[in-house]
Amino acid sequence: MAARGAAHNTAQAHQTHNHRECIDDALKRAREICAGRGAQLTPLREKVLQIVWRSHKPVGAYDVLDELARSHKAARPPTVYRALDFLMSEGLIHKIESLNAYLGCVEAGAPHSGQFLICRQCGATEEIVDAKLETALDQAAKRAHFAGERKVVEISGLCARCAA
Amino acid sequence: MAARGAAHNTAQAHQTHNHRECIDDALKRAREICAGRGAQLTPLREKVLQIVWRSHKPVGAYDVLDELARSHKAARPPTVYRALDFLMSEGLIHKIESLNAYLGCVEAGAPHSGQFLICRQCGATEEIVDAKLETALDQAAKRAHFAGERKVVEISGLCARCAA
DNA sequence: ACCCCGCTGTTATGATGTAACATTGCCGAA
DNA sequence: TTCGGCAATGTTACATCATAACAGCGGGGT
Repeated sequence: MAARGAAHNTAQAHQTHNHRECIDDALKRAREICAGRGAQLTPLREKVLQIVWRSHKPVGAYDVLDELARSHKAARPPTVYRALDFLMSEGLIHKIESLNAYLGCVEAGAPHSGQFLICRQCGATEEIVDAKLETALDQAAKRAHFAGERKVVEISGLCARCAA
Repeated sequence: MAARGAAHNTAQAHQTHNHRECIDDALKRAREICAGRGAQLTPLREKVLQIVWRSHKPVGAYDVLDELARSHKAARPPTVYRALDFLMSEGLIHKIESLNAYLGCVEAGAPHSGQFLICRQCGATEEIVDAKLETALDQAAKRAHFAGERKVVEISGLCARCAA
């Protein structure tokens, strides 16, 4: 994995960290990943990725559109959805199904479905990578003789800060 | 739990079982549950529940609407969404977030979030109740100091029949 | 008789997502 | 150099999913 700052890219840190660095890290990593694959991270796609990364909260496609339109007047829904589809296919963002919204991926590059903790109070959403949970999902599917492919795991509740 | 036929109410069985009995069981159980709670399972709501139970595939709200309108010309979107909201609040159906569709609950009465195996080929969706997976979800949230409430678990892939 | 309240009716609109075809710009082959 | 192909983007229109807001109706209690 490319070098990156230690505490960045985690939702827990979102109150305290330097978020500009956090975004910059994500964009830099995205460029590296795409360059290594020959995938075209165009200015438009990179701009959409940057908008998604503006916070650690899932962002709706039309919110992305509104923001994008400030600098790109031609933006229309297909513009945004195409960019989001590209970013998802490259594993740079995830869709949060229970919110119909999109979130930057903290493990970009490695294909995975993602596991999310969504605070219903502040909206901050943390992507976790929990090997035991992953195993439990695989085992559960296996017990049911089901060939699992994509896994949606979204736990909503209260983050530590909001619960306090 | 009320007495009910052994192989009913499972998606695996959906190719072979007597689905009329399956629906009847679900409706009977729903009536019992609502009666026991003083919840009003009106004819309209029961009809919607019956429509959702017509198959073991998640059904969209507008598909419910189309079907409902055959016997109930006044049906409009709010009619359906209100009934679906009621049925969800009573734990009689689940929403499948990744499909924006609704499915009869096989463990009606006990409040739970549900874990689903969704076949991308045939659409059949099985609700599983996997204690180990449940534990793994709780543990994962706990490790992240997150107070989990609602859990969305939807694994899509191929059911045993379609994989063969 | 009257009110309250839950359920349903009704109209309109908001929010999310996609189909289909046009245009642009680059790059390689002839 | 010109042309043809192809990926990305532009553009118009529409499909799909969901809810706001207010009206009407009917049963149960006082």
